[in-house]
Amino acid sequence: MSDHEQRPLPPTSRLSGDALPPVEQHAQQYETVRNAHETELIEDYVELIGDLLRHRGEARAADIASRMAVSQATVSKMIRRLNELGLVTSRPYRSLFLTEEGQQMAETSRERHDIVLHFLRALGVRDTTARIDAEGMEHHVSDETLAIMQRFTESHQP
Amino acid sequence: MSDHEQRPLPPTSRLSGDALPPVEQHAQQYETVRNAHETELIEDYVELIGDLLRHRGEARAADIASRMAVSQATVSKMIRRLNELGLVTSRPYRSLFLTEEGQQMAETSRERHDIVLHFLRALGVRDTTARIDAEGMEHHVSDETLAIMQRFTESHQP
DNA sequence: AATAATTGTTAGCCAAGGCTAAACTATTTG
DNA sequence: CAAATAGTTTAGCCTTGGCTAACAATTATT
Repeated sequence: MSDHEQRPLPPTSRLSGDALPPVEQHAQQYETVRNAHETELIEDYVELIGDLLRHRGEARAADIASRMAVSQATVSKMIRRLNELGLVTSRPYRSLFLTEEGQQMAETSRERHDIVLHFLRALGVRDTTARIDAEGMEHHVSDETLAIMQRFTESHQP
Repeated sequence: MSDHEQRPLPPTSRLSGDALPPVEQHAQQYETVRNAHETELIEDYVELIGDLLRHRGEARAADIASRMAVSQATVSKMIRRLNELGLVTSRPYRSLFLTEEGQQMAETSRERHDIVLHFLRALGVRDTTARIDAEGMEHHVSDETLAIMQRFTESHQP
């Protein structure tokens, strides 16, 4: 069974990109992303509920469903979770409300979101794109980067 | 059953943040994020395999497991998926390789990744942080934004 | 007031992405 | 070369976050 099959290239025949980070660091990068994913959806719900309360005065499950493009059953299930987590209070056929903790989370999320959104616009990204990108990016931007984005935005305003 | 319970605030008592986008647009933002999540992991694997091949000459399941901080069983299962998707070729107890399609994906991913990483560094973010943020952000940056980031980085280099 | 429409919940299904434990294969070493 | 070690796979379990369908409650309409 000789081995003249597909074979790996020599270590760096095609140089490009950065070197591989040390294993532990690399692992931590992926771990951070995985952790972010766990809280991401929760935060999106809470943030949206906060926004609806702020702008509309109430937050109904149906609104959430249509704004998230998700079935009402999914929203209903999610609300149960948010309830268990102590983030919202809900009574059937009534608007949702945020608990103290929920409000806190909503506010933090909104701040992050706004910073990223304004930063992207300041960078020159079109509004629609900026909104989409911000929605995806907001959960993956560290406080350090966030601070830098904020400073950048401030110093690039008319 | 009168209703002097917790009640919504009037529409905009506490002004802040941006207005709510129209429903369809809002829905699209969330949908985009959900779609990104589906491909994200796949791309991460493919990208990592590509990096390992490039830098090490081979990509073994064990390396992936330790670099992703995930069990080997998880990697094994994932490899089966990548196989079914026609992205990698694998033979038991041998290094993985990327198919044409896999190579393409790896390259695209790496490019995106690099652009984001270099952009963050150009912005002034510390290397370790930049790496973590880039890992999370890369899948959520549109082509439009990516192009802007690239231009920015270029014009901010010594 | 009766009916229709909207809104919300529940049950039950599915796929993805983790995990551990056990079995098997390959490689290294005594 | 036999035994130990390292690498890989499989089986089976769990949680999340989607879905549809059926039903229940509320609100709106005629």
